[in-house]
Amino acid sequence: MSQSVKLKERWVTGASPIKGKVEQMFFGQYEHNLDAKGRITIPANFREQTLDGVFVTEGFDHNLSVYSKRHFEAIAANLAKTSITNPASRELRRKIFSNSAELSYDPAGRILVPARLREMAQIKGSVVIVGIGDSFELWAVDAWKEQEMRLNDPNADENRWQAFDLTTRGE
Amino acid sequence: MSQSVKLKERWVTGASPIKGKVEQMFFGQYEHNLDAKGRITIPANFREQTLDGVFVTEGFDHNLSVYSKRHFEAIAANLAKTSITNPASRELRRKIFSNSAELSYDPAGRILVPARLREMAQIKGSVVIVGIGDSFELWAVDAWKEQEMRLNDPNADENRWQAFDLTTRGE
DNA sequence: CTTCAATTTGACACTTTGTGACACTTTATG
DNA sequence: CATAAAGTGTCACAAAGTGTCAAATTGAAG
Repeated sequence: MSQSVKLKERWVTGASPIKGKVEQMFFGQYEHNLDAKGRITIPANFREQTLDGVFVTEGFDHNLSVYSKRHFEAIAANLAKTSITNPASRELRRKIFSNSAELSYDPAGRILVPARLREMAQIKGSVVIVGIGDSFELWAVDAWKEQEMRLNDPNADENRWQAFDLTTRGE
Repeated sequence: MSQSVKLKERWVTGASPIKGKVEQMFFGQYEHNLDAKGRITIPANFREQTLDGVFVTEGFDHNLSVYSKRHFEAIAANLAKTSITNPASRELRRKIFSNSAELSYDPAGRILVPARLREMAQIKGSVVIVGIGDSFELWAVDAWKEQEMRLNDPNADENRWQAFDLTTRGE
């Protein structure tokens, strides 16, 4: 691996907390193009919150989920504590780790998502990068359009979200 | 350009912990071909984390498990703690130690898994190398496909993994 | 609106990796 | 011993991955 120290200063040295912004919050959506080798430029403001790279895993809805290291390491540490003599533990490890990748940014702010994962999510040509709070997602353009339509469907059950308590005061 | 050492020097000199990446974590899956002599090229990023070679043992699910020295020693230590008056302990010891091998990489990054172990796991022609966090596994292509189907089976018991708490907050 | 800086993009050069082939060495066998 | 089988090292090629740079685009500020 190349020794990323002399690079473009800002994203390398800027290890400090983001001034005046909430820490690790991802908002908005961006459509970006893949280059000839399949690399994806991550939006600069997402990058600033994940300077030391990210974990990409298979998502639950035919997409890819992207987590900061801190987030994913906690999961991995918990898994590592379980015993390999337990069959369910072995299967869970396989499910989670075999479909993830640890990625870092190149000097131009791009990541190369493994071909297998891109194919899984049918991502090619361009990709939609969607902030969902503490992580973000990568979607094939078509799949995202479909998802958006579902979110905005006026005929859908009005009450589908009622179970979630989203009061604005903390507890 | 001090970093781009050639493969030869890398495995000879031992070298430093992988910078900027989580230590000893194996992710993703790769299908590789065996050569005429049965040697398997291990993915470069796996190799970098096991420069001083690996232990291969019979897995629990008709596959082969591959551990770094450090990890294998930890397993051995745990086993040593169990009482030899316990028949299951004795059998587990036999299962693990009688079917393992300590292997090192050749200058091209390949290992030669003993024929007996390859046959045990029905590995021939090509092999799937599966990262499962702190170790990785070798699977016959067919066996892995079957395992993957089981992992993704929506009809399987939903609760099979519920025992594992993977919350992301530390304790 | 215009200007300026930051960001994304595409193109290209370069490096690394996996593979297959082949030659050579070591080990086992009669 | 001769011979076969198993194991090991080396090379060259194609494919995959990575770094760099300049043009194009975007977005913010005046």
